[in-house]
Amino acid sequence: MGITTKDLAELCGVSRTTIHRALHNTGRINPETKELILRTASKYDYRPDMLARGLVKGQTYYIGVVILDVDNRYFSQMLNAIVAEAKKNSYFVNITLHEKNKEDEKEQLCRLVDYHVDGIILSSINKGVEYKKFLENLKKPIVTIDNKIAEGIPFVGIDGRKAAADGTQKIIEKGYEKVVFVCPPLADKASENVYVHEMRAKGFQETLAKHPHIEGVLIDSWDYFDLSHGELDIKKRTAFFCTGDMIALDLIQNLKERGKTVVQDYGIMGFDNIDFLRYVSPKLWTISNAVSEVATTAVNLLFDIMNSEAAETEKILNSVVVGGETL
Amino acid sequence: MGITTKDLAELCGVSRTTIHRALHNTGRINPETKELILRTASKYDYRPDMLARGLVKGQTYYIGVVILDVDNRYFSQMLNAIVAEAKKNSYFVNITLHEKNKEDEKEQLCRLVDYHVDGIILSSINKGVEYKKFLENLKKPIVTIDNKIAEGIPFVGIDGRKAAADGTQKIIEKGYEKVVFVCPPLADKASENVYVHEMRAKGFQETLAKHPHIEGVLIDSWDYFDLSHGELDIKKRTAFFCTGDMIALDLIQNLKERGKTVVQDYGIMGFDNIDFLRYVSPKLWTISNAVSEVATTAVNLLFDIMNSEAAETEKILNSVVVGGETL
DNA sequence: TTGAAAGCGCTAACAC
DNA sequence: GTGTTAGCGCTTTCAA
Repeated sequence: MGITTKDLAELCGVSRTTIHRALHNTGRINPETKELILRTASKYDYRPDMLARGLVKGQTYYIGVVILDVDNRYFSQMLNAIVAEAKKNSYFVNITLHEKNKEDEKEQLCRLVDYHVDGIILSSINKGVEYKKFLENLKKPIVTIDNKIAEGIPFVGIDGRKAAADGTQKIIEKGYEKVVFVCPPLADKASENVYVHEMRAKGFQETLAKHPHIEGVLIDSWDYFDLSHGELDIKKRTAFFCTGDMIALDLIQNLKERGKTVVQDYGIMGFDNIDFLRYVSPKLWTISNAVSEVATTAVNLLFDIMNSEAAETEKILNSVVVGGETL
Repeated sequence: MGITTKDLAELCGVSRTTIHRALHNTGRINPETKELILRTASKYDYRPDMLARGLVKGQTYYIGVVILDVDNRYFSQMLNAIVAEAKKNSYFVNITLHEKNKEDEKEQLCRLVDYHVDGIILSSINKGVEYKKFLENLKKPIVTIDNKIAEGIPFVGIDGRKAAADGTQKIIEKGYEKVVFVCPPLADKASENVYVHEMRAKGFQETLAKHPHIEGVLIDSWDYFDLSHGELDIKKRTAFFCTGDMIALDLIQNLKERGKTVVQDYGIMGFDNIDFLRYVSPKLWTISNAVSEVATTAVNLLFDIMNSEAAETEKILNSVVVGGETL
């Protein structure tokens, strides 16, 4: 490390307190002394030790981010927006992955606290009131995204239920007679936080309930390739509604290998509107989940909480159905 | 924050030094005292303050990563591998973006030093001996990826020159009579570090020199849509070699809008082998750039340097041409 | 086997 | 307007 306030004090022949005053222009100080100190500081390229400052101030200008991983799904877009927004406020981002390990997630959170991050953005795999207590015990401002933990924990996201309802409605309007909803195993909900997909499935089912003449199927299994193929109905126009663009794209590939062509043999809609879709054809129908907005909103909500000026604890953003060529 | 060593000392009726010895099983200590201390520590859920430790030890278990951005190109894959590898070694990752701003990059690096990161991984936009000095002045272990700064600065990457040469060779073998190399403006090299693309262009040109009967064109401009279209030759079978998969995909889209179909009207090869290519058809010919390997190698080289046991300062990994359907 | 004391670099309360 | 002092929580000599 470079020069310290102590060194500066010696160089300028004053006390460290005076140095401090000059550097932070706080309190009364002789303009000339200040001038001298500032000149010397820049001459020797003084930079404050942020660790020391963090230790005494209890504030580090770090926010911690705990997510599943970085290259999957829309996390990279999310992270990019988070880092950019944090940077605007001179904040650093400490990113850690829980990789779907619930205990690991806890450990990562604790470590972030050990390092005095000022706040945390979390995409959790845990949930429930028990976990809520754990989070509260951390005594750190936290904003969750994606999965809700429990009522009362700040959350930013879209209304997946409504979005999925809209998507289902759109599919039905397009004249499909059978709609197959494809998502990860919801049965895991006992052990895992699948809130996002639960909500989407709910939206699907609710819309379906309004259309008794439409056949609805829910596939929540990792075997969705085989199951989906099995659900393809020759007599009924069938569409798949996948709770993620990646799932949709994978499904399209798989059905192609089985000789089924999208649009011709079946319709399909994804969810997320990941930016890469623009390179995929036919263009996938999907649902925007406002990833950048969620990210920046989450960061700003976090800042508000950190400054204890947060009005609401939950922000639900709009999402829209995005037209394509696969229906 | 929670309980401190001072609190533990009071609770156990010993000095803080003894607490320290128990916690780190260092030096001689009475097994019973140790036992008591450990029990009390876990009972009160003691966790060391990493800021304080970092301040005195001068080691924070943080590595800093400075890159262009997260969602672009292969940076997300890169980052994911970096974070995962760091985590294996109980290291945290502090990620910052320079967003192509050279001064910003410097500032980010300085801030990382202010926070005592133990080492840095850098994908730089700066270059040259001047900058090398700047980096050395930081007095922090640094490993660069993507763009080389200058000789002597640790670097991990592939041999882009050879890779591009191989790619060009493959295109020629496929019977194309005209090869158009598409990359970002190399003229910017005075102001920007375009090392990666320079090397690739060089490899292209070298192979071309060996085949005098093949027409070669180098497009290094952001206007590459128009220029590429203009280079399409009806008399000669033409292929584009793009120095990035994203450029290739964008070009394909653009030419499609102009009524030109890949394979039929022209051949094309990308570079990077980003994982998303598996959803794109026709399957793009490309060149693997070993992104995860580069990342893990970079992290491990950094660790070696940090432990001053680095043998070599540069690691060049293999890359291969990846077959597709676009030639 | 244990403890006292100093120090990392900074901030903040209080006195002069 | 400036300086003294104590303290953040930990580690590390040195002495007992």
